Amino acid sequence: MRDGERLAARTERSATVADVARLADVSTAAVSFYFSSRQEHLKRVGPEARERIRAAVEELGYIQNKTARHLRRQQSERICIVLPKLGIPYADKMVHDLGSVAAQQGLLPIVLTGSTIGAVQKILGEVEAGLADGVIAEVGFLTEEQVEQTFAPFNRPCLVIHPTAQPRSYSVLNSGLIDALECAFDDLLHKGHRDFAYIQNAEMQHNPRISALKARAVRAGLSVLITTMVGADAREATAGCARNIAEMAKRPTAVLLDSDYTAVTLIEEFARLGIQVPSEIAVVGCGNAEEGFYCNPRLTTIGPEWLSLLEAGQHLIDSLSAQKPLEAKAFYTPWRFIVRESA
DNA sequence: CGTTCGGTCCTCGCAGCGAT
DNA sequence: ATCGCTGCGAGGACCGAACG
Repeated sequence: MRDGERLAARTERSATVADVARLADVSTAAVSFYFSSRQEHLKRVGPEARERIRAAVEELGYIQNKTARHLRRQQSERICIVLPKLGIPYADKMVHDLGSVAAQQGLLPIVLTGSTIGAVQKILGEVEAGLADGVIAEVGFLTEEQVEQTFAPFNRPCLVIHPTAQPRSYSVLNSGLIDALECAFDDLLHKGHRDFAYIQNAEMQHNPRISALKARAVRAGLSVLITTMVGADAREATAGCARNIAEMAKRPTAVLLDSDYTAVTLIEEFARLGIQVPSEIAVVGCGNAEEGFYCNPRLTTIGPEWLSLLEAGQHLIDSLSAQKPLEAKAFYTPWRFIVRESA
């Protein structure tokens, strides 16, 4: 490129730190320190230099080039949150709360969905290629073996949210969902229920909750009817499940679900079909229901101690911002069993 | 193989100030 | 006058990819 062309190209491009430094009559390092979030850097710029830099930035309309910053720092300053699906309260709350924790440390959360092992592996590949510095992945649909196969070779700080997986090079957050479901099952059994149904999303290839429930039922000499939700519109699919259950000759007296959101839809559809909850059928939804999240008095719901998620997320984010290797830990989310009304 | 892009950060050196 | 400390800025290496 000849000098004239280079000059022309430079006049078209946006201002750089060198332009700001020239105009403010300071070094590029001073401008860099001025924009640094670290106090030990910031304090190296005197008040007069700061004012000149501020004025130069304003005059040139300078905006930091994040690509160059990430290139030099070898950090993207992004954290990737991987969820099976979006648009459900559990996912939305997780994104909101983890996003807040990340933002406090100057990390930008990016959210991607992956509900198959292939999709998750593709995302991890993108992260290793520089998409993000670390990952928080909700992968309850994978087996323990698949979790290890997928995340053990992954060389970035990672938190895996899974009911039973063990920490390896990555941290894990074991949700107490299975324990809570067993607790709910035992409670319903104690109240005299003998015919159970469990509603699961048909998209799930592997659901350890079903194995746990079946084992519990076998021990009690019972069986659990599994009904599946099919279709992109979960609300309509749940309503379809309610209609199927309503039409059964020998209807279950208790229905267990993973999601409190789905449970509310199920209860509404039962009401439309003239089936009373909980006098005719008990509905137990497991989700992130806080007290009053869904104030439906007919719903017996189980909710997690959300703080465990935030603690696990904070642990990962702290290691990212300190640029230290992750000290892999195991976290546990105990799920509360909140009985709003005796079923 | 060398250069370029833009921002970061380490090293080095200078200026200023107080103590001796 | 000299020494030592502190604050501060300049210089340059460095990062990965593209391109000549």
